[in-house]
Amino acid sequence: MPEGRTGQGYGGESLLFLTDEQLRQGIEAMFFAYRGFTADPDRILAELSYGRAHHRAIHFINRSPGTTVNNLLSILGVTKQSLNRVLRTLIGDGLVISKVGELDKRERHLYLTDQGAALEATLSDAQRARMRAAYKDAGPEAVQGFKKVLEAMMDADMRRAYAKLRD
Amino acid sequence: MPEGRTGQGYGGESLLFLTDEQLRQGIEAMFFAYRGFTADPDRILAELSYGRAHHRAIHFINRSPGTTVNNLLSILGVTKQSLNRVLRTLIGDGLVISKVGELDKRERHLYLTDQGAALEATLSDAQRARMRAAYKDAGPEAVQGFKKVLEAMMDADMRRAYAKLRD
DNA sequence: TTGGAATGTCAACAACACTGACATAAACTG
DNA sequence: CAGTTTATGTCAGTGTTGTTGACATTCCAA
Repeated sequence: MPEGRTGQGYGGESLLFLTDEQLRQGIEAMFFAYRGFTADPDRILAELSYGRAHHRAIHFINRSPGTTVNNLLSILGVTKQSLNRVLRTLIGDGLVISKVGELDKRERHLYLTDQGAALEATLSDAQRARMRAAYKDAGPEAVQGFKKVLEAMMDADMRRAYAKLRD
Repeated sequence: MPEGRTGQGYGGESLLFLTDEQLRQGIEAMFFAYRGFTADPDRILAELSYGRAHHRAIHFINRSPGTTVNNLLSILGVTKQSLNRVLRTLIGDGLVISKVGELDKRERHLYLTDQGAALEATLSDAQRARMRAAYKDAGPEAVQGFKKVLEAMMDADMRRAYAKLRD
């Protein structure tokens, strides 16, 4: 692959910003920003000897109370064994409760306990604080672009999951 | 913490977009997008039984040929033991070479071999292809905003490292 | 009633991070 | 020159998070 410009000869504006160098800057920006994105919750979680997997589970259970294990599985994109290990510790520690489904008794519906909701709020506050500062720095138009690019970067099924959460 | 609007009563536009709900959407967008961001290289790496850590090392060695171990360490934000494990396999597999420094013989300067550069190109092409598509979808102004928000989201030292790479 | 789906569990394993301890060589400092 | 610091590498141990594979249970649905 040759260096320099990408694409197959678009006219106009594309040539001004779709260079490999510009793309690489975007890649590195994602890398460094994601570190910042997770840094604050990570610090809180480390003190409780939890990890990011616990955070993700707590986040999406809070977001969709009563969600099933299977649903959570498809959102998180991990194996049931992996998720189950995390859920077991959260249930054991009294942060999450699992209720047998009424319609379908095979399903387990997941809810945060008060204690779980408290941890979720703590983690969420920390992460939102950084997000809020970044949004404020960058301005409203930048935020629109930020979301637009992120959404375009997702896999199709992730975009669907993301959209579903916005209902 | 109460739900709804955040901040301490900014006037004007802030109130229109800095709600907890908007922030949460940004958080989830980051989560899902990062999965897409790493998905393509991950698939290639898995076939070679390498991981993301190898990718990151290869990326930044390619970016700054001759960089020292210590420099790489501070960019990647991992321990030397962790990095060393990865470098050892890459050197052993003939993708990276380590040269003793001329001025300071304690330092090891890292370079990609032809084989290493080839893998870097393969990984980079895959990741850039997705990035390019996302940029194209979202448009040039969105890309500006995207970068602006990501940069604002970084820790100060990461922002410095990021800026340094752009020289 | 049988097949399959949803869930959970156990075991083994790998990648990747961590800490702590220690070794070596080179460079710096007083 | 002696002592300290720096850069690097290595060994051992540990933890989180992910993976496969195998198997049991429950229960809906054809």
